Amino acid sequence: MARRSDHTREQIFDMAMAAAERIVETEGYRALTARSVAHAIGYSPGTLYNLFANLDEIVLHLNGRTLDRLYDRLVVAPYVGRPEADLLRLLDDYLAFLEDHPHLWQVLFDYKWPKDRPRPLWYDQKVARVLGLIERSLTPLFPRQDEHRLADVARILWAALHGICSLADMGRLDVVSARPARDMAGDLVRLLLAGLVAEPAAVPR
Amino acid sequence: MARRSDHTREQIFDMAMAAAERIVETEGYRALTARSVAHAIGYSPGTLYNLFANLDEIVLHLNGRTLDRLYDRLVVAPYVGRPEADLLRLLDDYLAFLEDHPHLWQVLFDYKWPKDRPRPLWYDQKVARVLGLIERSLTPLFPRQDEHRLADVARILWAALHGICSLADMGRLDVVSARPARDMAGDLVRLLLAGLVAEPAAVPR
DNA sequence: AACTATAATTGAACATCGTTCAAAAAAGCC
DNA sequence: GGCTTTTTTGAACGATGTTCAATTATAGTT
Repeated sequence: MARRSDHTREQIFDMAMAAAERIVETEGYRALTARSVAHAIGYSPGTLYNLFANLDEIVLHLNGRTLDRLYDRLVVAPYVGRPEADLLRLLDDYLAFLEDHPHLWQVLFDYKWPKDRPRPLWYDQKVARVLGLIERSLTPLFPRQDEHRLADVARILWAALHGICSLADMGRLDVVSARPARDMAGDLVRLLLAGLVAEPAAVPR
Repeated sequence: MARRSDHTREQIFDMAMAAAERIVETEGYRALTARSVAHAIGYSPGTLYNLFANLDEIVLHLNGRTLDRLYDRLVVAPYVGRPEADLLRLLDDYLAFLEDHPHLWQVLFDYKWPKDRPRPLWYDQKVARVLGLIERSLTPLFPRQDEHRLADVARILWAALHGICSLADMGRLDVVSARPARDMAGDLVRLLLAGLVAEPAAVPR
């Protein structure tokens, strides 16, 4: 057919993103198809390919929005300056987000960006912003000049927590009697902090 | 066409598994399709559905084999009874396995078994067997009657390590300057052990 | 106002996927 | 040899992501 002046490029982009989000949240990741998004916004599949190179890019932008939502949720908690309290608070909010938007979270971490193409900078920046909250909580434990070590520990903690949430989500933690992921994650935080305080040289660098 | 007496049911099963393994290892997970497996063993796609309910089941059995391979690799290392040494040794062998069979490892952890249907018992037992190696390494740190806590810590450690390997595999750990996953995982083990020793009550239960 | 050039939109088409199932044929049995 | 049983097939179905010639509304020009 032809050009329609119903919406601008940006409007269609936003509509597509909103539709993708709604589809994932309500019907799960598998329901997110080029055709389903196109149908939801009243355009044809081909139109999407004027705005996105492919479905991967739609998911990438969706995950970007999810990271923003997550950050917004995590940043409201007051920073009290006590690592254990701050981290457990972060953990609580993180798990709450995970419960509120399980499907969005799944796409965020399960979706594999093709290895050959590099992630765009703006995406890594959104990740770094969330990571920064963990770093801030850990700051009191490190001398000022140890930013590198601080960043490393933050990433270790982040990855470790992700592992617990990920395996719990897949139902793989309940091999033989299970404890809630919440408890395990809390234990992990406490253990790591205890380890940090007890043996500061455990992370040499 | 018709029945061929070329192979028994079991033989076809084994051939299919071997083919699936070869395909995943050489061409990656995406190349594992019903048609590719069928073609590799010289049968038609339909034949596979006499042996497996669906592709999920093929992947499940493939993962079972991978767990066996992993266990065989991890179990050969001598158990010396010093948790840090034993765990770091396990970690080393685990990472070596991961480097040798990256695609098999990806399928093992990325593949989502449908949530509605329960995993078969034999599969969980294979997982528990690997987990048992971590438990054994941790044993000296816990009094005899604390098996539950031992099991919990082992699962925490396992999940945390998985998180690091998983994010590293996806290239998501290198947000801002990166360290090798190997180093981060080693740090995690040391930190957790230090935390365990320093604060045994950190995991109340 | 008419005409042209530009750009957006379409939807059929292609190759692929998992899965099904009526038909076909080989093996076992009497 | 004929009959039954069981295995195997491959075409068929409904999906998927992606492409692209064709179509048509808009913008610009005369």
